[in-house]
Amino acid sequence: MDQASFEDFKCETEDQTGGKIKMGSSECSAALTAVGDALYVIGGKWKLRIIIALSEGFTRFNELQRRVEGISARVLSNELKDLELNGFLVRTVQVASPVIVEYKLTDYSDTLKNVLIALREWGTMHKANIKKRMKEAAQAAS
Amino acid sequence: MDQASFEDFKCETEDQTGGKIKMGSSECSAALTAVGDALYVIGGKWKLRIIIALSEGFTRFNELQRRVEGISARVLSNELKDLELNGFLVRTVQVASPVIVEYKLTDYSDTLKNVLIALREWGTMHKANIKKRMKEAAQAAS
DNA sequence: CAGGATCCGGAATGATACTG
DNA sequence: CAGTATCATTCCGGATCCTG
Repeated sequence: MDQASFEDFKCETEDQTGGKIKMGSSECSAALTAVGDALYVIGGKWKLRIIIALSEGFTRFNELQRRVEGISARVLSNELKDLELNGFLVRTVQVASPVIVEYKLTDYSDTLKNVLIALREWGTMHKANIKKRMKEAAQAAS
Repeated sequence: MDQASFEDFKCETEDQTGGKIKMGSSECSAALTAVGDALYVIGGKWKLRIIIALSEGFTRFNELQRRVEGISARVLSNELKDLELNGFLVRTVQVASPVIVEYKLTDYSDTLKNVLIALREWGTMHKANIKKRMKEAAQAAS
């Protein structure tokens, strides 16, 4: 796959004559606003991690809290509400004793698949890269 | 493309006999930690937006600040330092009058291409979806 | 178990003014 | 132009306690 450059990500659009269209201050920022929109909803420290945990089959509150390392109960609670509002998950309460609350991803959250895959791959690559850099730095210091 | 589910994103690994491997508390979270690593570096409100602005050819400080709507000079300054530390960009100073400082993406930032594309697509899709939802809500209210 | 309510400290951010 | 310094503010998030 060509990872060569951002060429196809740039915002210059070509008109019919092949010339570049000038871009004013607020034009041509399709990518910028689209990514901004995405970040607004799924950005932040926890959202995606919670979704991943849910996709791994963890549905209960405390399960999720154990799974998403470092998150507090209150924050998890807030994030879950947010995710529900945005249609990523559904909260169901089973009246029993003790009460059972389950969070389940909706079909809509499946649309995030490509984002998750891309992030996972990049994260893996980046970590390996960091390790290599640190090794080289250690070499140079010796 | 199959957007069907997260199936291939789940963490159960099959062993040679085809059985599921149990996952302890800290095992099997490859996806979770990888995405966590990614978010740690490129997460936050601004990082990716700055990178996009840079990829669109805006290289000067004030250009970038105008481009990335809502960011303050101090925050932009800090983010740029961070991005430089992480190898996403290089800062060059041309001694002239006035001084010209340019920020340019490195080759390493090209590795983010797939992430950016996925996010842009999802953001576009999501926004359209929101509009549709709001329309329907307006309908129902009438 | 699944959270809500409250208190509180520190970190992030905005605004403004200033520098080379 | 390209930032830095300082102050005020806000707000995020942890800790703790409480409820159904």
